[in-house]
Amino acid sequence: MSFRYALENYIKNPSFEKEARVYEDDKFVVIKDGFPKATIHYLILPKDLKISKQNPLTVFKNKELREDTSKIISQIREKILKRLRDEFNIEEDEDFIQVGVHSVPSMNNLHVHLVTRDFNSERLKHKQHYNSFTTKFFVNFEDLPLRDGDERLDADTMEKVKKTSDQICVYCGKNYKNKFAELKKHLTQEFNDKYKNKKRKIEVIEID
Amino acid sequence: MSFRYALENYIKNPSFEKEARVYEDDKFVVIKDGFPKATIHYLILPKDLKISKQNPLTVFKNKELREDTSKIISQIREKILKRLRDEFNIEEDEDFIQVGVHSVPSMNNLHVHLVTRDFNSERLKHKQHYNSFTTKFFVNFEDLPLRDGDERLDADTMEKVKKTSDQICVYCGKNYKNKFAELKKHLTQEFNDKYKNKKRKIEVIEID
DNA sequence: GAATCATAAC
DNA sequence: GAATCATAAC
Repeated sequence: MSFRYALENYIKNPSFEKEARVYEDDKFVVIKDGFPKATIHYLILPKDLKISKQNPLTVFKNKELREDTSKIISQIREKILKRLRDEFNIEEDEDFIQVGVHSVPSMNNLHVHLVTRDFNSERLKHKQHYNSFTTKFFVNFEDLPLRDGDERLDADTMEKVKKTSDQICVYCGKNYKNKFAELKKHLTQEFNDKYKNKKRKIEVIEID
Repeated sequence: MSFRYALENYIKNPSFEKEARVYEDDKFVVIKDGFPKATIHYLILPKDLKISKQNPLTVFKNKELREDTSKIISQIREKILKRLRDEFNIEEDEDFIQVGVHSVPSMNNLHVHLVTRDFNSERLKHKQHYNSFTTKFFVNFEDLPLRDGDERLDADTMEKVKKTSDQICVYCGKNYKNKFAELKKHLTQEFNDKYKNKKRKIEVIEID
């Protein structure tokens, strides 16, 4: 089996990677992305294999699926906001969570990304990672299903967008062109300025 | 001027990058490496340009230089141990600080590395970084000057060592072969187990 | 030295 | 998707 079906394990095998699962019901499983590209990065996987193998850009023509997924998204958004507050001391609203699909997914099982818009993660390692979430390569859930003729249905065009688009800082809009290393440093700075530098830390040495 | 002479600025221009300088006298300047490969990573630069352009493997035949450098090393070691304690809450002894030169330096101005043996740094990004400090590519200061016929004088051999040696964990000796990503994850784990997980942290939100 | 890009093999 | 390796251009 190709790496392209790695997500199928979560659907087929209820005991596979239980620690990665953050929500589950009869129709969906929600997991932590194994290589999170931001502070919080989840994937919603519909369990129905007939649905799972379809194209994410058109499968949401299925109204029941679309509505069920919408409900899951709402629930998971709340979960994320809570975890941001409790675990990361980050107070944000729903808009901070970006929801949608990659126009050209590498993984073949249908998965909807929920990702916080900080892009502060050591797993974010190159331009294509960044651009896959910050250009039109990323298709917002509200835009689904795409209509016939939508340019985002053209995989070659979208791949090119991901590969060749300039890198724009999501915090301040500055254009980092092809300078990923500089962008990366800047993202860390922006994140720390916004969240971390507001805190004062006290370290206490534990007595063994 | 090639990037190979980037360090020369520190020698020629007393006001260049003052923040990077951690020690300075008439004969030497010690700077923080711009891309530190461990918690603390300094470079000792002799200021004399006639010395600076010579081969690090043989230049320490000059007894005065060798003794002067030895004294600087002792002083800087103490500085590093203090900074480890005060700034990083790390209690270690002199052996924790590795001192020497690269057998094939990329930078042409003579520089002696002082690096802590944790190799916990986001700037450590690939096998050649790691191997340049953990194989015989790294020549300990006590071995200098090398004697005629020492294999480490052969640049091609040493480049090959750096490129092709297996990656061995400096903490536990485990062989990570060519798996840099795994080694990297493991180094973080080892570092945290050894230093960070001993501490209990309390975060206090600052009142604006 | 860093950094971008392309390319296998999984 | 990740990860290793090689290769320009600075």
